[in-house]
Parts: sequence; C-alpha cells; structure tokens
Amino acid sequence: MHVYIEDIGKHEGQEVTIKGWLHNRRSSGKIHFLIVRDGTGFIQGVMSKAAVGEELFKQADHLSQETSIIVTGTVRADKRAPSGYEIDVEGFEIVGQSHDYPITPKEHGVDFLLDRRHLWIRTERQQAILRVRHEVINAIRDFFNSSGFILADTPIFTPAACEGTTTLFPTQYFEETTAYLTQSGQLYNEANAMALGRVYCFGPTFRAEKSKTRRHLTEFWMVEPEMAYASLDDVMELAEDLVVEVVARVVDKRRPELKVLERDTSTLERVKKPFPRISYDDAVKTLQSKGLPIEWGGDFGGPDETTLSEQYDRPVMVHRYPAAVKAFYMKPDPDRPELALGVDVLAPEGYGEIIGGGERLADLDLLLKRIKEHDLPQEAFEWYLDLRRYGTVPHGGFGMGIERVVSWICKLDHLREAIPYPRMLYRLYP
RNA sequence: UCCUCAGUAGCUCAAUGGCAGAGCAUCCGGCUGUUAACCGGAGGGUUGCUGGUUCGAGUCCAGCCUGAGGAGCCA
Repeated sequence: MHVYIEDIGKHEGQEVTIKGWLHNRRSSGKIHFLIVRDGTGFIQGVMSKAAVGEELFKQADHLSQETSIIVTGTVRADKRAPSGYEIDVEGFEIVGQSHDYPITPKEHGVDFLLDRRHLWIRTERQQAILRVRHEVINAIRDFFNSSGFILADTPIFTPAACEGTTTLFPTQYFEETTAYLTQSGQLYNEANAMALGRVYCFGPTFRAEKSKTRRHLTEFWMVEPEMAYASLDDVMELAEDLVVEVVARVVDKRRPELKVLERDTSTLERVKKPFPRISYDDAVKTLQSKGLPIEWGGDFGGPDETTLSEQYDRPVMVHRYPAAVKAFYMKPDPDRPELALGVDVLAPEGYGEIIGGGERLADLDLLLKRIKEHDLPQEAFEWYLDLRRYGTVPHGGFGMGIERVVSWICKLDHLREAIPYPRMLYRLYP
C-alpha cells in the first residue's frame, strides 16, 4: 500500500510502500540506513543484509543521493528516529538514477545554491520554508474570503506608471506599444472597491529598482485589500487583524516546519492585538532620543525601522508620514495637511516594513493638483480620476509583501529563500 | 548608480613572494544502530581573465569579469 511519509504514524506494524527519493545513505557493512524523502517528509529505512539477502543488499551499496526509489517495508516505532518511526526495508526499486548530485550533505555557498535553486528546494530546510509560505498564502486567502472581501485581480500588463516614483520593467506589447509590468494593483483595486465594496488582489509585482539588499526582490508577491467607505483607522485595524490571523495560523499548523527552521515561536506567539500605533512625529522623536541621525521630513532607513521595532514585542504601526515622502494618491491629514494618512506596519526582530498603505485621496481637485505636482501624465490617469468624478467616497487599503512576511515568520536572513525562484538584480536563472 | 569585501580541486576552505594542501563528494576496501556516521586507500588543479613588477607571483600592482553585503528606493 502506497503511503505518504507524513501519514506514516497511522501505519505502524503494516507493510507500506514509499515512493520518493534517496536523501542520504549511511552504511555499516551488514546494515544500510537509507534516508528517504517523498515531499511530505523524511524517514529512515533500515536494511539489514539478513533480511533482504546478498543481492539486493549489494545493489543498495551503490544507491546515490537523489536516486528516485520505491521502497517497501514495515513501519516500526523507534525512539531513536527524529520522527518517531522507521521502516524495516524489505525491498526497493530504482525509478531513476542520480549521478554526482551537486548538493552534498555539507556546506555550500549562496551563489552555488542559487544557481541550483531547482535542486536546493529538495532540502529539508527549503521545503519547510515553502510549506510555511503555502500556509501564509492560504491564511491570507481564508482571512479575506471569510470576511466579505471579493477577489478581483488587477492586470499585470499596465499602460503606465502607477506611482511614477519607482522604476518599471518595460516590455514589448505587440509591434508598437510598450507595456509595463505592474508594480502595484492599487489603482485598479480602488476602481474594484467602488464596484464591489471590499476587494483584494493577490499576485506578482515587479520593481525594476537596482536594489541589492536582503530585503528586495525584483519579482515578489503582494496581497492588496481595498475598502470603500474606509478611514485610516479602518485600514490599520484590518492590517492588524490580518497579521494576527496569518501568524496564528502558521504557528498552529506549521510547528514541525518552524522546528526544522529552529524558529523560536515564543516571539510569534506574542503577536496579538492590539499593535502599538505611533505617529511619525513620535517615531522621529524616539529615534532622535536613541541618537539616530534622522530629521523630521525624512523617510526611515533600515536601521531606523529596526530601532523602532525593537521597542515593542509585536508589530508596530507607524502612521501619518510627511506627505512629501509618500505617493501622490495619499489623503492629507485634515488637521495637518503636511501629513499623509498613511501607515506602515513594521515587523519585529528587525524585519522592517511588511505592510504599507493608508487612506486614499478622494477629492478630484486635490488629486488633479497632486498629479501635476508629481509631473505625471494626466491623460493616463483619466480612468482613475473618473472614480472621483462619479460618486467618490473615502476609501483605503494596503499592500502586504508575502516574502517579507514569510521571511520574518521563518526568521530567514534573506528574502531569496522565501520564494521558490527568486528574481534579483543579477539573478534570472534558473 | 555609489561604497566595502570576495573569487584556489565538484563543494567548503588553507597555503610568510620560494614543492598546490585539507575535509567533504566520487571510486576501491572495512564495519550490524548510523543521525552532515566512522576507519584505510586512490583519482581529481589554466589558483576568475588580461597585462605588469620580480631570479621566482595563488600571494604584490593595474585594468577587466563574476558574485556577495550595504546605501539609496521600496513590500
């Protein structure tokens, strides 16, 4: 009977078949230890010469790393096994050979591993990360789907800059036209919210910034909710609820994976409502009192974000930034027009910004003025301006970067491990 | 784009300007409880590239290539 390794505990004492790959092999003369993985887990198969006979035992002498094999044997509980179970191997069949597998059970450099990312993901650690990513994505979808949001995906080919500030990837669109890969679904999201009330989009996003840091990818995944009739406070509350739900779900369902990653879950278990909310003004004062060289009006750098988040045991929400450093579509604070009603959520443990968003500018005249100030081509935004012409309402939303969330939850030291095939400034392969 | 660092065996790394080395991987041999198993043996090199200094360069100098970390920008 074919079983998956993750279900092996249900089959103690039974003869089962595992279909997988040989992860590693150790041998001791008359006994082989075969570590087999099948995508759902790892298990040690114990093969003794006495049990399988001379011929099969000798064949197993030459089994190499990542050979695909089908193993049959009897499941046995064993305290020595990390998972609690082993298989006493009675037979095996080679499906595909594997010679000179490059990723050996020793240390490798990042460049070497990234060139072989298609094989690197076979390791226990990378599998654990990708399972956590899966759980994060599922938790996000469940959160929105069960709270009245409609999934309305926004286009990936776009005619012009969404924000104009960051660099876009141009791409040929048939003979004459240049299209750009989206850097945010937000503007379309606003239109969708005016149609459907509460919406979200969830897809890949592209930024042609020549960033070379552990916090950047050129292609990453982002979920962006948008709500009609919503204020900055509503947006902050939604962000808080989402993060709490996602973290709780991973801690609940992916504890074995977090253990593989040696993640201390106590810091994740502290991620509960309410998150501290601090104004940009107060954040700057705090940073200055800590001796950081920041002036009011400047955006936060990496060290600033780290210092701020270190003040708290859970994510912190920083709101009301200077309008000058934020996007043209942000609504100004009615009490202090030099501030924008925006919010960033900073993850703990130095992981920085995982969410950015706020209340949008709903007033037609002011929006026209901002487009001029930012030197954006008005004709490209006519459809967006229509949203203010035909029944404008206060509204807002945010974007959450999936890889940054996964990176934080797994406590990775680089975003590149949080996505199956990272795209970076100097990496487009495999 | 700027700053810093790195490039030596398939991999991870050593080598005062003076014989090119180790561990792992591979191959051969040994071992009935290994957990990155262990023990013995063997094969494996255009020291990123080009030029220069020197009796002699992996090592020093110049330029280039490739990569990493950081800055800016952002999720």
